[in-house]
Amino acid sequence: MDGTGIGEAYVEALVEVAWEVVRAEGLAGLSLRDLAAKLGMRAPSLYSYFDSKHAIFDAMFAQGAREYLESEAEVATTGDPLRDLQAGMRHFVRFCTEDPVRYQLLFQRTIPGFEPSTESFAISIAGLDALRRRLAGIGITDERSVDLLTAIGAGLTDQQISNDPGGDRWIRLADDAMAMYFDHVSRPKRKSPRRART
Amino acid sequence: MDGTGIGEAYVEALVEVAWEVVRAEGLAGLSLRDLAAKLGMRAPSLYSYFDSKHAIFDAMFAQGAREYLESEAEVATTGDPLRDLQAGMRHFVRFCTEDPVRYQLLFQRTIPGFEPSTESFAISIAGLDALRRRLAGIGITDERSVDLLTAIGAGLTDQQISNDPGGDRWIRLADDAMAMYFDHVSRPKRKSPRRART
DNA sequence: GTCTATATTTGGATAGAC
DNA sequence: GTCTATCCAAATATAGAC
Repeated sequence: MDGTGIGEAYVEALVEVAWEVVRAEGLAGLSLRDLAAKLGMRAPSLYSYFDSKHAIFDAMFAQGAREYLESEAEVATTGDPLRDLQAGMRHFVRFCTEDPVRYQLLFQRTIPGFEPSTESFAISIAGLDALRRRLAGIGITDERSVDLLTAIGAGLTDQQISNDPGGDRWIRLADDAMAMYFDHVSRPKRKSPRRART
Repeated sequence: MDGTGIGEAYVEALVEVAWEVVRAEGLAGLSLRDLAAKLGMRAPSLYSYFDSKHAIFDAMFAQGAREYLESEAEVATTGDPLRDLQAGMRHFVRFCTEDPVRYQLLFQRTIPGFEPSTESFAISIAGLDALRRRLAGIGITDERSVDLLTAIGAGLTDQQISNDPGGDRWIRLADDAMAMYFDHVSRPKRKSPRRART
């Protein structure tokens, strides 16, 4: 709906300004008054573009998810599994830590009543699928291994943001962590509990 | 200050009720009106016990940090490094995931203007020190290895809370993750860049 | 589409009586 | 210590003129 060409361009600029506000004030600190002021208008005028504040968050979510999807496509693959894992992890952690608010909106549940619309959520799902496809290319397909990898990514990101914001204390560990991980997943599994045939 | 014996007991009960509220409404959802209502009183009466809303958060922080400190002391050590690592990680992830709001208050920065007082913060520092001491007992002392371990802990916790709340999809990976980690840190470091003598 | 004006809600905090 | 009454501020959202 509301598919007027000019309107869309303006909406995009508006969302960009919204990001500026939340980067300065925090996600929860976004107020329609502030946002409108930065746009040189009054709060009620925003309702010409969005039905509610949550609709703005939803547009931001969609934009962030699109950014992730695009950046994910840019990760080069060399064919060397370990190097590709390392590059992928460096990319992920850098993407998340370079904009902590975006990370918060995309990957954590921190805004009280907000949930992305199905359309916006679909974009983020596509991003996860892209990751999964890249891993499959490396030979990693089982759920546990994928889950372990996402945990490492989330952990490095989280510690970096929480305990060394703006620095690189945990980002530096990405290559090492992937070396550890790769050793683990490529090692023939020993000692695993006898698998019952299901 | 305010060291009246009876008052302290009541304050403790009050903080307990505050936890109930935030577990139901979220950290940001704590309102003095709600809290007072659950205590059978009116909002202004709370000011007899706390100077501000942040003071309540601070008391909650201190209580949570004390809980962590106590639970950390309960982790049994067998002398087997790997088993001890696994038990420690299981304990940490369970402690964090069993009460996500507590995790949020203690380990993440999510409340706008709140920062723990120096007294409360000291308690959480003591908890971190206890962890560090336990790791040293296993033979892990270098910063990078400790950082990697905390990242794994944070990552398992985060994914568990965000993507499988109430379940155990990532908790189940704790033992495996520690096996991976232990292999890594106990392996003689190869290929590490030539260390310059400092 | 934008404005002014306003409704509505909510929540932290204070004053002062009892 | 607890209450009522109130202040103050902030924020979303709506109504209706222009």
